[in-house]
Amino acid sequence: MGKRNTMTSYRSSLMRLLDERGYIHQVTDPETFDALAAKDIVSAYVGYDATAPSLHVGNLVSIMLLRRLQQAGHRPIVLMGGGTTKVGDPSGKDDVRKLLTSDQIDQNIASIRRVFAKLLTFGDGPTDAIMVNNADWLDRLEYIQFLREVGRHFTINRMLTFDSVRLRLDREQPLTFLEFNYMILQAYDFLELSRRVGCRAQFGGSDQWGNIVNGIELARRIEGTELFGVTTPLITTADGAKMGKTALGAIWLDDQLLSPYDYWQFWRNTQDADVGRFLKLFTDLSMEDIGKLESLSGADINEAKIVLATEATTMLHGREAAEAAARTAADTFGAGGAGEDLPTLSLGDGMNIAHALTALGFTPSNKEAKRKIAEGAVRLDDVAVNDSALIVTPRDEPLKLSLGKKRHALLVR
RNA sequence: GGAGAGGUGGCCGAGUGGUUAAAGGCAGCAGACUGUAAAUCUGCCCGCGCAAGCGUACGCUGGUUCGAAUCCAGCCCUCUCCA
Repeated sequence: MGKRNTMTSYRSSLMRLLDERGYIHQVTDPETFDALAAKDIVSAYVGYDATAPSLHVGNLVSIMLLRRLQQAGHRPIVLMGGGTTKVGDPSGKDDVRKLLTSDQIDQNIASIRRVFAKLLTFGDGPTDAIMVNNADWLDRLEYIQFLREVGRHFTINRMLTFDSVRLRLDREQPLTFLEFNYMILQAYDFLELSRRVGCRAQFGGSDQWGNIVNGIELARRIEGTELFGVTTPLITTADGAKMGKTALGAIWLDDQLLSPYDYWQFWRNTQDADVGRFLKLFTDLSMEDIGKLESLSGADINEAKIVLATEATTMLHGREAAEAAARTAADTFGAGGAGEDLPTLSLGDGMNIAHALTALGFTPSNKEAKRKIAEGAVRLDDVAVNDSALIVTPRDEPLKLSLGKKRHALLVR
């Protein structure tokens, strides 16, 4: 069925672009899709859950995929899962998801919208991105009618073979009937999008392959239309960890949840082995420029990481914020000083140092802050602190409080 | 509905009456080494408190006991087989 990315040369600029930059894991029918993309403007979509208050770097590959689609002259469709979120995708989850209220879902969608506005061009033109919400059709479904139209095309036998279901069952974890329906609804989304807005392809992570294929088959059976699917590889760091797990928690794409400076730092701390791959996936730099950066070795590769961080941050938060973050980093790490972009904490008349660390979010609890002080990991203006009872009083000049080598903040009155 | 098995800290997983805030592993944080990298070695790893100390914690609720994650009862949930 699905073919691995074995095709050596694509004709369409879209597929060439995706291929050379490392976005392609599997394609349902590469030859035909390639031919279609070479001939017509293709509309393709990615679906997003509204479970979290914002998108995070784990979503970024597929967002970039939509961006590339638009760069290659096609039309991206962002599908917000306002309806499916009420059901919950069992893929990759061991536990039944907690159910969100409609209000929470709507709020999440609103904040996710802001992120997309920065990375895609929306509008009414032929290659302008559009955003749709599957609650528009799912909320109104008639159960019996839906079962008769759509349900008859799914056999339980087959549904049980999909990873999202099988993994759960194999691990002896419960799977509710509610979640079991998720794949049907997602398949139906694809059908609806092809009907409503002429969508021809669905993109997604490799874990979405089964869901995507279901949609393709459903559309073929009901409408006789040929739809396509492209999945991206699961992006892990060189040592196999999922992207985006750091001391800061999730790497949010919304600057209200994660500052541009912290976002810049995230990319700056990329492992050597990941730099080239990430430059291709997450920046708009040309392949030539990336090639040059990739050829750096030893400590020089830090230059490439700075470019990666600045480019990735620019795309999301603007050139100005990215360069401010870069300057702050240079001041703080290079010159041993303190940059203006560091998080600041107001001390009032004075504050216990452990409480300050916790207030900044550097430590999860005062207890942990004290441990870190005892370990000698905490410094005030680069002088190690050894008294966890220390009351820090503000001075006219901001004090620099550091935890470890990487986390710094300014303490002010 | 019946019969078995099981629910332990972010995850996995020991632990069957006391020295158990609970072995071990993973993840994480910090230190050393470096390049704000990786690998390696070392330390830390429930919370509040300056501290003494206190509070929470082994599905839930009660009980037995000087003392319970460990024993008893009821309940909830999950899995497997049967109907």
